[in-house]
Amino acid sequence: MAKTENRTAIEDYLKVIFSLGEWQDETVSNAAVAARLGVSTSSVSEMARKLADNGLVAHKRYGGMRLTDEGLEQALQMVRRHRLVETFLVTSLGYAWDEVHDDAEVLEHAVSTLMVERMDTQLGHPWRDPHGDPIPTADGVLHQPTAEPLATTPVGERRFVARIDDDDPALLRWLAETGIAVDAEVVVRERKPFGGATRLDVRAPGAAVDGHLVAELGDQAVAALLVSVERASPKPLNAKGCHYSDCRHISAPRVSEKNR
Amino acid sequence: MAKTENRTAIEDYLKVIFSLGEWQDETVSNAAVAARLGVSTSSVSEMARKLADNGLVAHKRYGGMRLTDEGLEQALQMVRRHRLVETFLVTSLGYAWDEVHDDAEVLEHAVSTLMVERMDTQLGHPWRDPHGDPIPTADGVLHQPTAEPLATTPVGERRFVARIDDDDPALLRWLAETGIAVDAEVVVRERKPFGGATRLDVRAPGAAVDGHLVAELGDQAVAALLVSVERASPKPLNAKGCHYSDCRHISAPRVSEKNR
DNA sequence: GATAAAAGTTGGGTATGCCGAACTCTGCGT
DNA sequence: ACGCAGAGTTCGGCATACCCAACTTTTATC
Repeated sequence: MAKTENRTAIEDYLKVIFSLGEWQDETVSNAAVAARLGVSTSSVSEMARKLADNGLVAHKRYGGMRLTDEGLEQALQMVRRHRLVETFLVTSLGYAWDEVHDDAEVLEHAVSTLMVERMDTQLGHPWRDPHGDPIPTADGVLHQPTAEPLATTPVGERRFVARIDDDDPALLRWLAETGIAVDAEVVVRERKPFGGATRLDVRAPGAAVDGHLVAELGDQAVAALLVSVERASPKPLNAKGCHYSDCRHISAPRVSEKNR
Repeated sequence: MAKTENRTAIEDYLKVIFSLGEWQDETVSNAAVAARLGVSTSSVSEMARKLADNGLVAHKRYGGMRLTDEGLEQALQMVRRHRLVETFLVTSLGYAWDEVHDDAEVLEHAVSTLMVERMDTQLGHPWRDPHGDPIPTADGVLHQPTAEPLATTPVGERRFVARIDDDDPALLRWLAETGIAVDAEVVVRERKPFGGATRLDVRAPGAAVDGHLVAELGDQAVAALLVSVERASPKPLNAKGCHYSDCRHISAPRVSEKNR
């Protein structure tokens, strides 16, 4: 025997390396991975060796590590699992959007490929999760729309909320109260200096043209929002399946994979 | 730290001890647990000590072990999780009944209490899973209908399929092909001696009065079937919520529980 | 270019959960 | 009532995945 739950740890490392590595290219530091996972750097060193042995990362001593094609492919599958699970919990099981993250974090390691594909089918192949994060396709292609932080959006310009960081449930509840959701239209009206509040007009996705609210957001809330000049298209814009015209594609060069 | 995934192992032991102990009372042997879990008896000894330390089983050296009230309560919760997950996979995600067991085995350790209750609600509080096994209620009460093995049913008497062992997916597919399902009406017509085939009339749950098929089942298939004289009532028969008039109730004496 | 701070690695140690081998207890059969 | 087979336990080991503390390498600064 001797095959305990080793998968969970590896999967968590892959996810973190993927997200820290600017989605694929960059070398990520040991320390960054340790901080994100809440483990010590010595644990990361050990795991780096193990991942390298398994061909999932390239790792040179005292340098950082970078996902290999195989590691990237598996990381994209994990992202797909996580985001599909979140979408499923909200759409099919009536979770509020601030309740899904922790459950998804556990379930992503437990759902089979069959279940992932059944959820995907039942949800009608969603392209993004409840927080606006794009869902990689079954063959591992991620459409990454270009979006800017709300923090740097010029005053007076119209933007659409593209993605909302889902780490803090309390923040999500607060944002929901202020009317901010994915696809909401926002215009920054005023920025108070030195970390002061940001005042903005908010119009909910389906609201009337003149139906806007005024919200005052603190630093933490502003930092959680990514916005786009363009409104997300409900239908794909091109053959590649993008919902924004300005969009990167990330995918692992076909690795004939059979494991998992 | 030191908080790895210890829950899974404990939960698996509790489930096995529960099912081996004739649903609660009997002391189960170390060897039986080892055989069922596919581990060595030394592993069971160690775990028995740990479970006893945690107050989940009563264990006397060189004697077997028996679930405590707390252990029984947790075991019933695991049974609930497993069977609700199976029901959910079939009803809401389109699994075939032979596909659910393995996925449920993993998911039962990963679903949160919130998710269990959401599934339960969405399914309309089902009282049994796709294989006919009763689902304990949220407060840990299991209605265990009396059922007899098909192997000992007298020739010529009418019975209703109450439960079907779900361990072997191939067997389940075969049974489905022969028209056998939960609530199917069966009459044993002939038993060939020395482990020969059993021939029986089968009428599917919704079929016309004269719409019966003839099936020939081998030993293994016959052993997987539990039947009841009485047809399961679609609605509860009494205040206790039983769907059969002859039914045992199993529950842990209220233990004010907060963990998990 | 020396050197100290930062970043990464190694080594020794912990906890879980499993194993086989050796030892110990129980109880059955004579 | 004895003794032995079988069931149960203990012990030393293995693998994973962590930790801290000590050591090595890189880097950034003077």
